[in-house]
Amino acid sequence: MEQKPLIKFFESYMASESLFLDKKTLQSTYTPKGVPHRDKEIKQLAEILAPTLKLERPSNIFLYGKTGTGKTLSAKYTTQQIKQLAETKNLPIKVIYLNCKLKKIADTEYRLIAQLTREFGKEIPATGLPTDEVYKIFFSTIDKEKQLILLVLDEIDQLVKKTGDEILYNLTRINEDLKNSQVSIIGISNSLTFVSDLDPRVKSSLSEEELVFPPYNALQIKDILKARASQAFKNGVLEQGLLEKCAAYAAREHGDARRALELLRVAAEIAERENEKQVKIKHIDEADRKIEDDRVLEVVKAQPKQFQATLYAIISISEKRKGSIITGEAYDFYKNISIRLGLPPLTQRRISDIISEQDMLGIINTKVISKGRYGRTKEISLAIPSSVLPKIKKILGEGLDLA
DNA sequence: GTCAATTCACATGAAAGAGACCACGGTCTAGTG
DNA sequence: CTAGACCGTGGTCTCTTTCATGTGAATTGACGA
Repeated sequence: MEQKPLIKFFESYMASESLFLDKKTLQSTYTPKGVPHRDKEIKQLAEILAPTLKLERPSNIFLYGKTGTGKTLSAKYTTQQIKQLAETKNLPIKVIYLNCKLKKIADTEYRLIAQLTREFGKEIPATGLPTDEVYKIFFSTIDKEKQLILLVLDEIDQLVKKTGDEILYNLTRINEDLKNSQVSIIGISNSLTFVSDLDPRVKSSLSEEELVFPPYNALQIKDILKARASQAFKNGVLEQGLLEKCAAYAAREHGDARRALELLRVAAEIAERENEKQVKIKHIDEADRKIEDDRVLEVVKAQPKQFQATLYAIISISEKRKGSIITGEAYDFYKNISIRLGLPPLTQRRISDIISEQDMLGIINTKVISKGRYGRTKEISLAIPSSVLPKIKKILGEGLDLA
């Protein structure tokens, strides 16, 4: 590429005015000052947690609701307030927020406890110690001084799914062994059915109180968008009816406010790149597509080789002919590929799991069907829009070097 | 024609192994005074 | 004498393999009308 045009491009980029005033407010990491349309939930939460300020242990709480319904935000908001108040009054209250889904941080029993201990300023090796040893360290660390600990465990269902409910049992029981401190757990879960699968003992002690977060409706999402947009954008940058459209898109997907915000942000970015003075409705459509594409692309890129090879096999077959693919067929194809690549082929058992995992990631769709006399298998079809297929194939080709 | 038994091609579960990490304690080695 | 290098042991974690059991309906075959 010539260099001069590039400089010109940068110059014109700098000269062009940004549509954003403050982009941060649209990003998912941003914590707004209030949580609109969640007054009722926050009030309940506050009532339950209030005893904390008298240094009495509040009940354990369980928050449910789908993604983007403000669970995390409400919990963070409420606990922050408590923390602030505690600080000004010099109360020994500690709030710990942990997202159990974060890989390598809190997705196993060992790591969760280790991370908790770290929150109290004690270093714990990433691995190497027996789990009960870590428990002991954790115990002695928090019990050293008198304090009340509010433990917020986000996406707790992921944790339990991976490691079983033993941790929760231990954590809920922990108060019996502590002399000075007290721990109270706030569990947050996306899955509504989560609690019913728990061990009854855990269930009763963990969900002393429950709070359900219903999805936002389109009107509420619009409100939320409006509030954030006023901070994020300059005046008059948004086309009339844009927020409504954005809200409608998100409401269609079970009222996910996070998605609505992302949609708005990406749409604005697209508009900016196209040198538009305004974010238009067509940009929303484009953003919707882009988000989905990017998500798939990211997911695919992050997969280990064996996953990529499996996906490659499935894509190749689906290109060759119409109709759905069955496990055996995909496996045969996969085996060829992996041999060609010098990868040790995995067992069918494993590939079966890999296919299921990719189903969960939304890259492919599978359905277990029984073809009577001809057995029982998974029917596989691609969930990727055909527009991204070439890109994906390219990434897979690179990832597997050679194709 | 009807109905239960059969049978296929996997799904799904459980358990256990391999290999990468890691901490800890003991032993050995080389540098220092 | 001591700090650091270098084991061996025992632990976790992830990815797999092995072994076992489960399963839904097309097909089969016996049976009765």
